[in-house]
Amino acid sequence: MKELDIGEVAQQSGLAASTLRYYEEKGLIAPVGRRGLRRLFDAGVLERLALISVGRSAGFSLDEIARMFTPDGRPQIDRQLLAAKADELDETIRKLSAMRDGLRHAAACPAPSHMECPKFRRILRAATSGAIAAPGKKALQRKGRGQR
Amino acid sequence: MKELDIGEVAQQSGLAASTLRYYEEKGLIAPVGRRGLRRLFDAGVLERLALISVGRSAGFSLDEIARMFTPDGRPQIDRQLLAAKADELDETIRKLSAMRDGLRHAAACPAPSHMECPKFRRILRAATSGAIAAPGKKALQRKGRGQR
DNA sequence: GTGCCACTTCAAGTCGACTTGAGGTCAAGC
DNA sequence: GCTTGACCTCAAGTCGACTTGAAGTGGCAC
Repeated sequence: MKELDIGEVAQQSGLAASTLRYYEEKGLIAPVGRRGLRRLFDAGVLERLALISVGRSAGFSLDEIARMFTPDGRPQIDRQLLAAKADELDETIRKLSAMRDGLRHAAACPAPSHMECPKFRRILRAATSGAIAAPGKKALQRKGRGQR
Repeated sequence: MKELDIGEVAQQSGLAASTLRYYEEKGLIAPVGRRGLRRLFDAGVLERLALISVGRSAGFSLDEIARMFTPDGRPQIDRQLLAAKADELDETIRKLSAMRDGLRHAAACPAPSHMECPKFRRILRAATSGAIAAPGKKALQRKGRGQR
């Protein structure tokens, strides 16, 4: 497979080279080797970056993503963790869908205050069944920090 | 409607009182008044916090949320902004669904490396059609900062 | 063979979102 | 009347995720 210089990876992924080095430091990606000082990446790193990107927009921290997928590209042994993350995503998706519906409705509905519109309130309730606290990822972090 | 002390809001929302003060400072919420020094919140603030929470887990920054919904609870005049955010959410939801499918598959499929499993790769492609860069919210921020 | 420039390392800075701490206020219960 | 405890303000600290800057290195075009 073709070997890419960090600059090429940066260009093709749209990420800054510094970000790629940072990801390497965090154990999220790894160069296949070096040419002199310069890192050489396998083209497969682009898929991996895509995976990381989706994980990030799913609200997972870099550390969580690192835990889900080992640096060589194969997913973690811990199938339960993976399944748990999938469930987390289901919940996130449900809320996001409700939020999207709420936004679309808000963009269309002429009511002066949406908090008074029964339809909007119903959507909002759907979006927030369960706790209010917990901006997704933050929930876990907060718990973790709360312990210390 | 019942008026709540910051402690009650904190308890019922699960957010720290300091967070509520911070949100007020950012213009996301507003007390209906004060009893002495103490803030008094309308019970409706709980719904608003729910809305903020969902917005956060949708990957919107506090500033973006503030722009979407004015402090008195009515959504912004800018229907186009709202619709655009809804579209953003559609895209995010699509990716997240693919990621979830990928995770579930990874948890079930016995293949040694998922990057070699055609099903996983297909799912991943679905998750990442489009740019890699752009951990959701970050995409916009980066663009903004890149200009400076 | 030399100059350029994309790379390298490492430390420090930045940004958003909060949290923490110091020092102060005040209503209620003893 | 004095303590207690939940609130207040304001400044500073923290954390994750990067970015920036200084100083150095080395592959390649000329």
